[in-house]
Amino acid sequence: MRKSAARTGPAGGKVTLEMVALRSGVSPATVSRILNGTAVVSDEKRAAVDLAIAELGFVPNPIARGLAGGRTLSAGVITQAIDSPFYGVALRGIEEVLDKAGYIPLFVSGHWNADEEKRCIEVLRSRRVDGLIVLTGRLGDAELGKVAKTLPTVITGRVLKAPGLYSLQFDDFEGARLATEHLLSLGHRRIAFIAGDPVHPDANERLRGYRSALQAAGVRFKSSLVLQGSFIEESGRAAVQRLLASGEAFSAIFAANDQMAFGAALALYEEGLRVPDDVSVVGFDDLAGATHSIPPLTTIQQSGLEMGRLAAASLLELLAGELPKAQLPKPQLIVRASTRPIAPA
Amino acid sequence: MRKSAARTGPAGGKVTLEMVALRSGVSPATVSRILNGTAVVSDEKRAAVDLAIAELGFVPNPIARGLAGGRTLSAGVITQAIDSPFYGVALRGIEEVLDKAGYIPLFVSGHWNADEEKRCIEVLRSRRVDGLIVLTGRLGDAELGKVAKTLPTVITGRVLKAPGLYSLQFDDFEGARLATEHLLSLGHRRIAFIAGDPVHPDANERLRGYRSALQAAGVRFKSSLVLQGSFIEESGRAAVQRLLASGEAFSAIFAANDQMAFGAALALYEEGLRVPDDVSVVGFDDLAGATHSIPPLTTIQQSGLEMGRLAAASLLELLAGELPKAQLPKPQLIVRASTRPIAPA
DNA sequence: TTGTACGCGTTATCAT
DNA sequence: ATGATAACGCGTACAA
Repeated sequence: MRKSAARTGPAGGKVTLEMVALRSGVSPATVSRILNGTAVVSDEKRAAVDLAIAELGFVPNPIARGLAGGRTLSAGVITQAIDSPFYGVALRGIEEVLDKAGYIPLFVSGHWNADEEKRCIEVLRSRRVDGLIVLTGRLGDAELGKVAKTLPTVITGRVLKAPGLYSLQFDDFEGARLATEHLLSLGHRRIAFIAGDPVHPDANERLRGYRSALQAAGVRFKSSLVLQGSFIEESGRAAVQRLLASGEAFSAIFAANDQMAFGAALALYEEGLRVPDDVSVVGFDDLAGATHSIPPLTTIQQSGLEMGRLAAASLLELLAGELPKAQLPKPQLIVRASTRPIAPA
Repeated sequence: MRKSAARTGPAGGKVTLEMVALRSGVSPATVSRILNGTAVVSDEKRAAVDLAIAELGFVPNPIARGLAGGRTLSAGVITQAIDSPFYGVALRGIEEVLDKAGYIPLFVSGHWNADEEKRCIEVLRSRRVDGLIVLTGRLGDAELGKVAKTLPTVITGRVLKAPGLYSLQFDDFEGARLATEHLLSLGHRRIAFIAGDPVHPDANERLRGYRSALQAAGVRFKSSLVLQGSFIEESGRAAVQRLLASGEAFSAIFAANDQMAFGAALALYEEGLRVPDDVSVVGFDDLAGATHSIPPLTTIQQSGLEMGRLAAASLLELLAGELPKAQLPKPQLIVRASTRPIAPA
């Protein structure tokens, strides 16, 4: 009769640590020690326990672990929209790395709203996450520093040094410089820039990079070639419509992200202008869609996947008491079919 | 000294139910009852407890709740890739509805692999989720039925009746019929079809819809016009390249999803063919990118957002012991710029 | 090296 | 209606 306890596999409900202890003839404490490597255990006992675990199909209960040990093996991840084409890839990287380490990510969306982000943090805190990853986010630096005091945190999209906090940032300036330089090298001189929402630090950095490249090439900056966008397709489309209406001459467009570049290309298409024959277009991000857009988009690659992976790995290091030192890879120019040498005037 | 316990706000660490009980002069049990509405409590005590909760900034600990009560107020969500353009939107819908109900979703990715899905389920089970949402998925019906026996489950992408299980499905057949009919109504007769991976039930339904519409219009089905794809951009591109190489005449393409339609449009572009002037193209899904593709894609809308919302709402009903009755909205034809009447031969 | 006993913050089962 | 008290499953001082 007792043998029925051997009913194995995850299908049979709740196998507890205590049951493993009983079956292997040791104390629950020892089983716990083996599970966590908390102390040295004799080889025989270890073998017996391992066997029992296998036979019973025991799986530790993270909930109980969380209550007892304070660790939940879960990490909170604050993204802005779970279906964002850029951050979505980052989530995949996070999931991949965290999962390998036995951690589970808790994804919550802040919707580009500081108050919502605060709420997210409270929710995550109440779920007793071991650490936190914030993708960009609107929360102030000070606020974030406070959070990190009690919750190991990795933040992307800004530089910020504080105890318990590690930040990861792309070189937006360099990326924008690269993109602009590419257009300049193709002979373009009248290069329009579609800027992102200035509340994002990234947006300003990219504008800086654009200006810097122009200056280095001796091309005068014209503010009439800078259009305000908001990082979404429609804003890129509207920007180009305004540009066209203004009568300002231009032979190329650099959009501060791919989504706006798509919108810009559409606006050109709608006006009968061809990319790259009439106008060259460069984006920023290298979204999945950039490969198969028409034409395939020349852009600056900043790997969201790698960002996610590194953020997760850094958090894991933070949790292990180590000091992360990962750096995001340098931005790279990906030349596709949306740019070409300027046509002779 | 004791007064320092009144340090309020979420910032001050762990305020426990017991502390609330102490401060309001009742037993922990009563506090719990008030919190959960488990029993009737006198108005005075209730008031006292409410006050204490507010003063202390008490927030119940879901971990402890999970251990004690068996409910974790969390729901597992198995998606295939967290960054999928279609399912991503569904995740947003799920998050939105679940969050409002105080539930938190645990997103895990099965990567279109039955074994991984099984592992996902085990992970989620060990996390003691209260319910499960499976977006499509590769797991067998029988397997899923077994899971649902012990874990309330909502599944999308197939019809399946079982205790504890609710399924939500799009009318793929009707959607495909609509798309094909649209092309037929524009005068197209040689309509190529780029099929999806046949392991997906959706793929076959869409093929059926295509055939059905042809038949209804008296157009003979030609297997040489059916190309095998795999639901990703590149497969659509390759399909069109094969079609072009085959020399088979066609004036329109219906792709079983938007991603393949994008790839198809790219292949046409690369061969110097214009959409819709030379070839009309219709997709399926109405992804976010369809609005700003070049040209904007005519497609069948199946709202991922609504799917997510309804799946979450249905799960909540299941958890409440009710019988869900939600139905997915009918697929709708969205006419954009990638289709036009056939040019006179 | 190993076991005992307690605590983590709630809910549930008894009594009263 | 309310209050003790025992779980829930595990980690961890502390003792041995």
